[in-house]
Amino acid sequence: MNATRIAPMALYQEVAERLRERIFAHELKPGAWIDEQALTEHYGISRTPLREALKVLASEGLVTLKPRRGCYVTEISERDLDEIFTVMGLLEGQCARDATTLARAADLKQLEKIHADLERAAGSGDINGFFEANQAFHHEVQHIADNRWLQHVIDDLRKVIKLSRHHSLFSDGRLEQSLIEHRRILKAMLARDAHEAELAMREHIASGRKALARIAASRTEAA
Amino acid sequence: MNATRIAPMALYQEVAERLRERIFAHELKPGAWIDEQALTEHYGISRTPLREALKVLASEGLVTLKPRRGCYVTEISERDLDEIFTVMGLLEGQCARDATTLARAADLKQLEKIHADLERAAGSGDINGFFEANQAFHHEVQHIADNRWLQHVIDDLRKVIKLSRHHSLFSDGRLEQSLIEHRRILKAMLARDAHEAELAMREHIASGRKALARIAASRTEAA
DNA sequence: GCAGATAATACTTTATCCATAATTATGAAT
DNA sequence: ATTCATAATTATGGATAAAGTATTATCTGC
Repeated sequence: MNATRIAPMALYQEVAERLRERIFAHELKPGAWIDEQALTEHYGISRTPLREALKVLASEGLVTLKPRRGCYVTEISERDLDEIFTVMGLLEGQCARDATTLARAADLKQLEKIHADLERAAGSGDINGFFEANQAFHHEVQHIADNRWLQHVIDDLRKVIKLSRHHSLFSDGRLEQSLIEHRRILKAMLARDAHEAELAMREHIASGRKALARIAASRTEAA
Repeated sequence: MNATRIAPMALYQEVAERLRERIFAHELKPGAWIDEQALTEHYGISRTPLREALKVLASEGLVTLKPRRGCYVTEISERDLDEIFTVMGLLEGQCARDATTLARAADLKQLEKIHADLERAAGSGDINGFFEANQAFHHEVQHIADNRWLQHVIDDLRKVIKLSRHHSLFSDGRLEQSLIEHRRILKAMLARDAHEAELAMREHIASGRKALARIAASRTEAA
């Protein structure tokens, strides 16, 4: 099946990763029941590694294990998003602050390079490219901040956020808005203004929450 | 064996909880290899639920699963503690801020009551009582802040912190110091000064980190 | 006609078994 | 005597099977 078994990763981890992707792609929809037997047949594995994978996903908050009732993809409420984005603002803000203090010249160069990609993608209306560059930018900031636990928590929360639809996140005027916010963050970091960088990042995250809320609102309207 | 099966919790959860306690009690020491077979015999269960429990503990960061090498209790470094306490300061600080804004009269009453327990325990040198009241205070603040995800992340991190020795945390002058810090937090909350409450909580957490570092230093010295 | 109880079915949960991989120990050769 | 290679043992990881529990549907009684 997958011949690229370079790294001898445990099967349950493979399965967990596959399921994560299917959940993020909304192939497995929030609230949907996960049919263990069907999945074992689909992947050609037994139920043991599948169930171990589900345990892992459960403690990541991606699925909910109801005793004797089975496994369901977690449904994420608007309130959950409010709460998570509050935490994310704090954490990514701290990342921006620390990164501003710790960044070496080469780090800032790299950040400018990624930002240039962002500008380019925005200019040509390349939504996917913008999405990629955006992710790269945030990831680079976290890398510079050099706090593994901070990063770990951020990664965990981002997984949960992914449960809500993120596809059309950069539609409408959001792409331009996001670009402006990124410019502000980068500018603050280049100026070594840690406080301003933290503030800018916090507002950027809050802005992302608002954009998501708008999408949710338009979706409920449409339905 | 355990007749108190009031709640029909899954066996792997029972086992996970038992193991958590043994890890926190340092009965299973950091870095130690976990002998699956010995544990199955000890608990009188089969390996399947035990393995599922270990997967859960692994994604909580309490144990580390090395492929084909087995399972080891996670060793937590001083750097890890620095990083985690940084995040904890942020999160608990936010809790204090939100709680200050959201607290109703009854909530503040309850907080004062818990603080009175803290004062009493400190006065009589009751370390255990102080520990309990301290936990209750922080928990109550989190409860008032009413942000489930914030609480969830804090709980997760606190588990990892528990991997390091926390027993003698309130020895020496730390108990009095902690009491003073708690007074400052409570005072700020009663005065509805959210900013000051956040600041006080952050410094309280940072102070906790320093105390832990002192213990670690004295331990290395002694060894 | 409606409600309650019982039975059946389906799915979770646990246990046992087998295979594979890794590590350690022993023996032989240089 | 030391090092390398091979073999054996032990533990992990995956599969299959059996058992128990919960839910739903149907039938009977009121």
